[in-house]
Order: sequence, then C-alpha cells, then structure tokens
Amino acid sequence: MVASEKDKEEEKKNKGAARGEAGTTGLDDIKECPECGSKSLIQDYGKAEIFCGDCGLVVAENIVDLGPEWRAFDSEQMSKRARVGAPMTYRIHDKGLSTLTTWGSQGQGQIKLKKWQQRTHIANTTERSFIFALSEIDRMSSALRLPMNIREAASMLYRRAMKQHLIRGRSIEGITTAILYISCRQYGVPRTLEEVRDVSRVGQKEISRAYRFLLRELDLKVTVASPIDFVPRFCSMLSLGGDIRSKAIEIIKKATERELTNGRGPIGIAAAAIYIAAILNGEHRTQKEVSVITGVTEVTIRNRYKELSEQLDIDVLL
DNA sequence: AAGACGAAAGTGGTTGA
DNA sequence: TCAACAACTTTCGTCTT
Repeated sequence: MVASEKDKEEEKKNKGAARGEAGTTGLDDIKECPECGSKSLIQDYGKAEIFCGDCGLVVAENIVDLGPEWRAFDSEQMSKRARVGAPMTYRIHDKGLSTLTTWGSQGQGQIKLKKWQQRTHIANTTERSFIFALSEIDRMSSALRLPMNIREAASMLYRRAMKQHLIRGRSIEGITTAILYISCRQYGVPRTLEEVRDVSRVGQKEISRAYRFLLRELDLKVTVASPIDFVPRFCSMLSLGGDIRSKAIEIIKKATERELTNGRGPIGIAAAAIYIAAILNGEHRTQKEVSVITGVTEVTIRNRYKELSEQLDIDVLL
C-alpha cells in the first residue's frame, strides 16, 4: 500500500517532467491502477474517489476540484464574484484578499502602517480563533484525505456558525470536528465517527454534542448515511476487488428494498454485506478482520449477516 | 488454536409523557 | 426530567474446523 503510493508519486513526477509541464499533475494523469495495472478506473466525483474497476483499490481520494472555488447562488453574486486576481478562498481567514506591506527598508510611516495592519488583522480574539479553526479543519482534512470541496464547505459552515454567534463559549475543537463530520455526510463521503475522532483532539462525546447542537442551531438536515457510501473504502481497506464491491452494493440494494436496513446502523449493514460478498466470491475475510476495519463488533456483523442471508435467501456455504 | 456462534448483561442515544 | 426502548457493545462459554 505504502509502496504503491510511492510509485504513484514517482509516476506522476516522471510524466510531468517528460512533458515539461509545470504544476499540471491533475488526476487525468492517472490512467491505470498502480496495483494491478488495470485500465478500468472508475471515477466518482460525487464521492470524490477514483477506484480501480478490477482490484477495487482506491487510487485517489483527493479529487482536485479545478472549477472556480466560489459558487454563485444568484446572478448578483455571480457578477460580484467573477473577477480577476488570486482566487478567493474561504479557507483563509480573510478570504485571501489581504495585502501586507513588505518588511524591507522602511520609514517611520511604514512601521506605523505595519503595526496598524497587524493590529487590525489579528487584533481581536475572534479572528485569532477563526484562524485556528481553519488550520484545524485543514489539518484534520489532510489526515482524513478529504477532497478540497469538503474543506471549503466546512470552512463556509464555520463562518456561518460564527455569524450566528454559535462558537462563543464552546470549544473550537469540538465545533470544527463536528463541522467536518457534517460536511463529509453532506457530500456523501461519510467517515465514521471513530475515524473523525481519531484525528480530532477531543473525544467522541464532545463531537456528538457539538454535532447535535449545530444541526439544531443551523437548521441543517443531514440524511442518514447509506451503507453503500462506505463500501468502496472498506473494500479497499480489506484489499477486496471490484466484483466483491459490486456484489456488496447489490446486496445492500436488495436489503434496502425489503426494508431490512430500517433502524439499523449503516456501517453494520455495510460490514455484513461485504463479509457475505467476500465469501460468495471465494475471498474469505474473517469477521474479526471486517470488524477491525469497519469499527463494528463481530457480534453486530453476525447479527446483520444472519438477517441478510436468511431474508435474501443467500446461501453462504463456508 | 482460530474462527464462528449466540446468550446475557451493559452502554449511550432517542423518544414520548 | 425521567423512564422506556432499540441498537449496539462487551464478555464469555461452547462448538467446529
């Protein structure tokens, strides 16, 4: 896994150098799976992933959004935001619009200006904590290998929360982590709460509390994550191929039709479907292995797996 | 010895009075 | 605010391979 990633980096560099191009290492450069060499890569921009159609390896999770970083919600915004200059981004505390005077040779006037700039820039603590929040969002996003558009969305959400004065008196860590968790869900790239917690500096309890608080106060609606959303990533982590991924998704779809998934945790369903699909395709993974990757216990996998195989008439012969 | 199975008790979150 | 509740976890003993 580590080796293949290194190979990918090497390959990218070589290709770029060969063509003498600077800074154009888009994902179009990835033409085949570094693991099995298959050319049938499946791009899924909705989930911001590219995975190999044959071996199921998630080749890239950070699909760089090359479109404009802003979205126009109406024509007025459109005309306001269509502009020249460096891209504006919500991920820099002043949206990337500042110009600092240089520290070169300086007269008294310049020094004064500098001081004034610094003070107004980072003077108040709100601004300070905002900068910290953005850096935290970035740090956690990198650790979770999240695509840029989700980072932007998270930054925007944080701004909204700030405007409504929801941050004061609450831990920035808790709020930012919850916001990231929400953004992932909204973009259909769900991470489990454990995964998010592992890169956060606060505990699960605080994240949950902030999560519920934000949903209520910002009046956000987050649809229940579909088990299917977890399948590609889990399959990849279990080194399971594309046929098993398809099979697992098929099982989940059938189960959803028959309302076997109602009230059940999506991760447990995904885990069981993958477990079954793997056995059906002769690539057995133990309940323990699936349990470790998915973060649900073997007992839950067993229960779901029993329900699914019985109700869907799937004969799982070991 | 490892994996699968399931019973029983415990935990944390949701719901409804 | 409290109790009831469902889903899930933890723990542990048993069976199978």
